[in-house]
Parts: sequence; C-alpha cells; structure tokens
Amino acid sequence: MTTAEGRRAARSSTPTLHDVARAAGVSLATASRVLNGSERKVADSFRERVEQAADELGYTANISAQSIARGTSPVIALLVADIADPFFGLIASGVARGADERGLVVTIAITERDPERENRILRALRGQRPQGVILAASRSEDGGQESPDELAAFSSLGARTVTFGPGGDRGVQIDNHGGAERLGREMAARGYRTAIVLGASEGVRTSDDRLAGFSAGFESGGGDVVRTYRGGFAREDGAESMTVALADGVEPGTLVFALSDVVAVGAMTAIRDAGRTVGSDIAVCGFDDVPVSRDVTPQLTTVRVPLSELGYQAFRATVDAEWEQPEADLEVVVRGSTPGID
Amino acid sequence: MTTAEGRRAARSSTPTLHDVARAAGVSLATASRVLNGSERKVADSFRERVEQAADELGYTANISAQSIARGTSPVIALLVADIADPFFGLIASGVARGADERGLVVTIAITERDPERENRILRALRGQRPQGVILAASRSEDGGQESPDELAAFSSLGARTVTFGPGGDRGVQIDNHGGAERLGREMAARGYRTAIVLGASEGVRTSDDRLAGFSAGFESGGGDVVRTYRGGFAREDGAESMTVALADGVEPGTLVFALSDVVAVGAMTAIRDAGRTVGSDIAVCGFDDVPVSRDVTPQLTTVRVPLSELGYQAFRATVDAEWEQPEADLEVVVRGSTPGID
DNA sequence: ATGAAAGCGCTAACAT
DNA sequence: ATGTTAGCGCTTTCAT
Repeated sequence: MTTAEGRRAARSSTPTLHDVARAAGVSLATASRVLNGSERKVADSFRERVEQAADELGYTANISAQSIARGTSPVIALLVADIADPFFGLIASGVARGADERGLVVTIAITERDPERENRILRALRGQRPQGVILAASRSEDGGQESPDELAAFSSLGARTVTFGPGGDRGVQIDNHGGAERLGREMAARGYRTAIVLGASEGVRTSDDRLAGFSAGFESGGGDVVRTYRGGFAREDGAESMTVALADGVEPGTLVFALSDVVAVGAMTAIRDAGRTVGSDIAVCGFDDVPVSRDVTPQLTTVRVPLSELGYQAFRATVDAEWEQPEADLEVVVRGSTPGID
Repeated sequence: MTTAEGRRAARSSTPTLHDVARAAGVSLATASRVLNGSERKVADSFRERVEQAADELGYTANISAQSIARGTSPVIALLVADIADPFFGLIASGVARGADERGLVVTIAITERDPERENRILRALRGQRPQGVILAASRSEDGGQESPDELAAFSSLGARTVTFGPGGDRGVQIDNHGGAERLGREMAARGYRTAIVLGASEGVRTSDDRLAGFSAGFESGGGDVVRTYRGGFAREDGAESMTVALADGVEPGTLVFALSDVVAVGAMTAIRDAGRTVGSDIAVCGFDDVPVSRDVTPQLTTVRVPLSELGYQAFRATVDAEWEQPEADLEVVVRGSTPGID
C-alpha cells in the first residue's frame, strides 16, 4: 500500500487549481485564466483574489495535467553519448541555456554510443511527447541507418528532431571536412610532411570527414598521411592508439593528428610515457578546442568548434518555426604542440 | 491557429490506449493491464491481441497521462551549477546511470551558482511533480539559507530532496575536510613548509572545509599556510588568483593548494606564463581528481573524489526507501606537480 | 478474468 | 467577463 499511500499523501498535500478557485471564490476557468498564460481578460478584483489564494496555498500548476490538456508538453529531449565528455557537456550547456530562455524543460539521456541503447531511449522518450528531440549522441553512427524509424516516429508525433549531422528534421552541421582541411593545409605550411592519424572510426561520419578533410589539406600542401589508427573517442583510446603507433615507429618531426582533442590529449600522455617529447619531437594536433586543449603542455593545436553555441542553435532549431544555422567557418588554432619544422 | 492545428495533428497521429483497445477488441482496462505494469492477470489470448495491436499501431504510453492518473511522475530533477564543468558532468553521468537503471527520466537545469536563479528553477520544477530532486548546484551557497523553503515545498509534495552537502532530506557527503587534511599532511611530509591557497570562497561550505582541513593537516606536519586568495571556480579564476599571488611574491619551494582541480589547472598556466616552473619551483595540488588533472604536465597531485559514483549515490538516495551513503575515505593522489622538497 | 465508469488536474469551447 | 462542462490519455476501483 506504500504506493497508494504515497500517492494520496502527495496529492492531498498539493493544492490543485480547484483548491485555488474555491479559496478565491471563483470558477475553475477563471482561476486557470489568471494563473496560466491565457489572453482572456479577468477583472482585477478577481485576478487579485486568485493570485493571493494561489500564493497562500503555494500553488504550482501540474505540468503533466497541463500537457495532457493542452496536447503538448514543454520538454525538449537531449540525447548525448556521454555527458561527462566535455564535447557533449558543452553542447548540453548550450541547449540548457536556450531551453531556459524559453521556459522549457530539458530531459537528458545517455546513449553511450550504443545504437541499440539509443533506439531504446528514443522509444521511451516518445512517452514524454516532447516538443523536440536533439540527438548529439551518435558520434558513433551518424549517417548510420539505425534510428530513422524512431526518429520518424517523433516527427509524425509532432516533435521536431534535430541531429548533429544528418538524419533529423533539421541538422546542425559542423564543417568537419572544411575545418580539417584548413588544419591540414596549415600544418603542411608549417613544414610538416609526414602525418599519422589517430581515432579514426570507420563509418562514423564525423571521423570520416575529419580524416578526409585533413588528408586533402595536408596533401595539397605537400604532406603525406602515412598511417591511420582506429580507436575510440576517449582519452584512453588515444593513449592506446598512440602507443601502438609508437611501437610501429614514429620518426621525429612527424605530426600526429588526433580526430578529437580528447584523443589528442591521451596521445600526448602516451608520447611522454614513451620518453618522447610532444612538440619538437612529435607534433600533435586535435579537433574541437575543448577547454583541456589549453590546459595541456604544450598547448594543443586544434580546430575551434563553438560547441556551446551549436548546442544553443540545436535548441533553436527544435523550437523555432524558421531557423537557419548561422554560417561560420571553423577556425584553426595553432598552439605549442605544433611548433613547426625548420 | 497554428497551436490548435499542431495539437490536433499531434494528437490525431498518436495512437492512444483507446485506439489499441479498440483495435484489439478489448476494454480500455484490459489494454491498460497488459501494456502497463499491472499485476492483474489477463488471459493469454487477450494479452497477445493487445500486444499485437499496440505493436502495429506503434503505441507508446503518454507519460503525462500516466503521471496524472497515477499521481506520481517518473522524473528526477537534477540541478547543477554548470554542466560543462567536469565536476558536475561526472556527477550528472552517475545520476543518469542510476535513472536509466530504474527507467526514470532525468530533467536537468543549470543554476549558474546563482541562488536566485536556483530558487526560480526549483519553483518551476515543482510543476513537474518529480519523485526526487538532486541539488548539486550550490557550490556557492551550500549551507546557505536561500532555498530551504523551496526545498521544503518539494518534501511536502512527496519528492525526496537530496543535496550535496547539507540542506535536503538526505545529503551526499563529501569528506572535504578529511581529504584536505590528509593532503595537507602528505604535503608537509614531502617537505613543503609554506603554502598558499587559491579559490577560497567565504561562506561556501565546500571551500571552507577544504581550506580548514588542509590547514590543519599541513600545520600538523609543520607547514604554514601563509596566504589565501579568494576566487571563483573556473579555470580563469585560478589563473587570475595565481597571477595576483605571483605579483605578491611566491618563493621557490612554495606549495599552491587550489581548492579544486580546475582552479589548479588555471594556476598552473599562470605560473608558466610568468616564466616560473610548476613542480620543482612552485608545487601545485588540487582537489577532485577530475580527468584533466592527469592530462596536465606535470600531472596534478590531488584528492580523488568519486564524483560519478557519488552522483549515482545521490540518485539512489532520492529513490530508495532505505539508503545510506557507503563510507569511503577520500584518497590523496600524489603526482608530478608536487615532487617534494630535498 | 474482464469491463464500465469514475476520477486525476487542467484547458478550452461553449454558454451566459 | 465569468462560469459550465466536456474532454485530454490513463489508472483503478468496483461490479460482473
């Protein structure tokens, strides 16, 4: 009976609109009108009484009830692969900022980059009847063909789906190819001729684009990508890949391009652990410009991605009727980890 | 009319339990029983038909409707100061993991360490009638007297409030004093005799405890905390405080204790920028052991706080009838940033 | 074991 | 301008 009891307790102690109306001596409708957004006019005397009653009782509208009565709920669902990863943390902060501005609630779920899990979550999320869904989850499968059905289900439910990369009703695009190309070109200009790439993940759009872009840029500048190592997205994966790479042999003057800063940071550790030096001996560059890239020594050369702003844009994309992503080139940020050759 | 239209559209396209029941040729009650957790027995033949109908229609229960009918909603509200800060990101990941295990939804809100904002959010959150509220928001005011009313409102509403630090129905405790004391003692044992502290924030419980603990430990080992610098919780605040400290003069062999790793990392940058050396010249230690502490060079000596696990505990605390925080001492992790003296 | 029906808290026609 | 009332989608007594 705990449940029933608890329910009764919760209910009995929470004033309803009905209570407020009665206390104010007005009808339910009037109370609703003054308390919740309606445009309808209510005489000041009534308005006051209702407001006072609501205040005294400590009334707060039950969102669930409103949602079902209105047929729409004030929630935005956000799916991220890993909220502890700064990449997603920054995106989430942008989303949260936007939602706050509009008085919407953000619901968050972690996919762990597992498509199956992602679909499960998406399915469960449907029950919330959110106004929008933001998928920043699938660095491991964007462009993949797993969740279109689940996503479509949302659209037909009236919720806008926004994805980082392709797939949803709207997409927030990150010019991975362009940014990486510029980085490659810049690195070639700084004298690097040999590069190896870390963190490649076949079929992951982001990964493929960054790799292709970098190769194009680096080669156009006379450089050569000699090897590519697959690996995950975590710091440890970067260290692991780098260790393997070192075992394979890495000449001084080689440039290591890690497909994300987090991976780059892991690689730097591995380089150091192997008794080599980051910078003058082995150069390293990453992608994203998450805060940690400025904390390492030497600081990491990377491509700045305005993650928080993109999160904000993703939010706007879910709620605004008209929306277009502001164009902005990804900027290369050269720091100490790529001192240049000669 | 957009609203009305949209609503109609959303509604008409989403199958309700009613639709399922009709399609399966059973009553609403039966459909409800098979689809949603009820213990009641339903004949297999009926069960099958209902399940099939639900499947074909792509039915998903409307959580809002269930919430209002049941009088309880499956949501846990999480308040954090800044989701992009690894400290909170890790806590959030633990909370999310727990919620996922129990099929609960996590709602997230950002307080920006602003008590006023926090209260506003808390108030709005009430409308969700969450089962629990986790407050990991107030590093800037735990122990303060701002939100007790809002928190109390939740309790009387049937939601359990869990805070990091004191204040809620239950609290997840971090032994800041003990950990810092051990750190101080250890540092003294490594030969440090002079320390300055960065990131102190008067009235912030966490800050006060860490400062007091460290002082006690360090002094008991023969050391002396000579100066304390106030400052915020961000990397930049650490850099700033450290710059001021350097201007005041910092002798070689001094130990800098930053009240959090993030601040410590900022301090390290400032030290370097000033042409000094972290480690042999000026030693640095922090608190929390967030990932970045292992990425910097030299790696940062700190006190390990199992943030993600604590987030998980906080979740358990909100939902479990019986709960007790597992005791575990905070462990000092000595790394390169405090090589020791002599 | 199944179904009818009375809510849950709120909104929005539709009267008045 | 205010009130009446019929839902919204679902759960749960209470009959059968």
